[in-house]
Amino acid sequence: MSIFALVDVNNFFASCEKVFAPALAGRPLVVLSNNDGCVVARSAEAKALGVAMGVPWFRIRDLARRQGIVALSSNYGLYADMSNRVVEILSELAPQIEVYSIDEAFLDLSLLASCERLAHGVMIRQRIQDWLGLTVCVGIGASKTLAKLANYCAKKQLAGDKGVCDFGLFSAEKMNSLLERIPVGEVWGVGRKLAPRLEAMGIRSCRQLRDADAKHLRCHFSVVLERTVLELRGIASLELREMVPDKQQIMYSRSFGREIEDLAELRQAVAIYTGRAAEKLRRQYSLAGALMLFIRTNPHKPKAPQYQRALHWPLPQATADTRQLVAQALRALETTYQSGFAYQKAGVMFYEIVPCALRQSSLFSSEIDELRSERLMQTCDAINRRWGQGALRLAAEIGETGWKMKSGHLSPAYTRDWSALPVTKAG
DNA sequence: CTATAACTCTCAA
DNA sequence: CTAACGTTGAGAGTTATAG
Repeated sequence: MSIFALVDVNNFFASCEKVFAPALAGRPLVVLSNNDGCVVARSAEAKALGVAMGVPWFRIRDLARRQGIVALSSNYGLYADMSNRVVEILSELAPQIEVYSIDEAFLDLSLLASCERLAHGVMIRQRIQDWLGLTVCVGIGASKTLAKLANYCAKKQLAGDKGVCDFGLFSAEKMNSLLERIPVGEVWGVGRKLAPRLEAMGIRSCRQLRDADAKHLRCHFSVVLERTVLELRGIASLELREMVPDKQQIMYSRSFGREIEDLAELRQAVAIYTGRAAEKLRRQYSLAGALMLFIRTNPHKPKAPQYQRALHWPLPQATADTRQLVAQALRALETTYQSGFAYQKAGVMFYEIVPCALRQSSLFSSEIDELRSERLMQTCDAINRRWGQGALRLAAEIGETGWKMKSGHLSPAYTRDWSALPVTKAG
């Protein structure tokens, strides 16, 4: 039988910021989404003040000022570096690990005796605290869904101790009464649409979902929910996935810092976005066979004339060459663009993705050309890794970028730049 | 009518 | 002074379309 642990960093983005800014200790802190739009992370103090997840920043700005809430723009480079450090530590503490998201990982604890698991969880938590200054909670269960739920219990202090909760130690009665107290919407896979529908059927608690008729739910909902029910019963239906398969689609989209009406500016944005997406494509050694470009006005301004369109655009041949991809994306843009609208967002998605190794030579380009293109792109990527993103780029990407996303409260690159670290007096 | 493509919905972090 | 609201990806299920 498999045993899973879910390790999740508390208030991840906010906690990363606090590690490097001791002055923020004890203060309410929120981290904002791209473009400083919404709250995407809150410190414990900010949660205590009632700041909701996902609330638009402008709506709470005044309240924040009155309460002394600190707001920071998201610093994804910092969070990615800290995440990698967490993964490094966890990799030493389990034979198999699935990195589920930037702040969460599943671990395989099947090889531990049942009496050792809780202590192992405590050790994991202690080590990450000591080595990184981040606090994690650990949930342990016989399926990924149960491990998730145990983690929730640890975090909410509904069960377990010191941030670690092992369902394997609980009697059937204790599990029953615990699951009865947890709303069905807290179950992994039950979101804001499913929860009300389940409640309408009388399924309000985790226990009721666990004990419901799985086949019946499959008919009314989906095979996914049926699996969830099995998982809640401790029948592992989802495996640990160590190897992450290549992405089947690669997307880069951003809201602009201000609205754009001008085609020239839109062209520049699309060129840059396509370049970023192409870097991701090459990072997994793939080629794209088609792209999708979308542009749209601001739906939050219903009085303004609205326009949004997504255009699917097959490529003449699968490629990862930024020059070709940008050229095609710009052609798609010309087709999509309508003047007279204030555009708020654009995005580029690559799909029909295949590994480089499967490259099909086309009638119109020789193998030599393709190898040249590949070498050139690799060189560009290497230069940009060494000298920073954008050191080398296409002419189409250059120009005034007054439209770039807002990031007005960005913290320093603590993990990349020695001089960014706070100085403490020696002695 | 079937197989596939295209699109929609849901979820998650 | 005003207006101001994220991104990326997967998978299942449904509908449209081609042959």
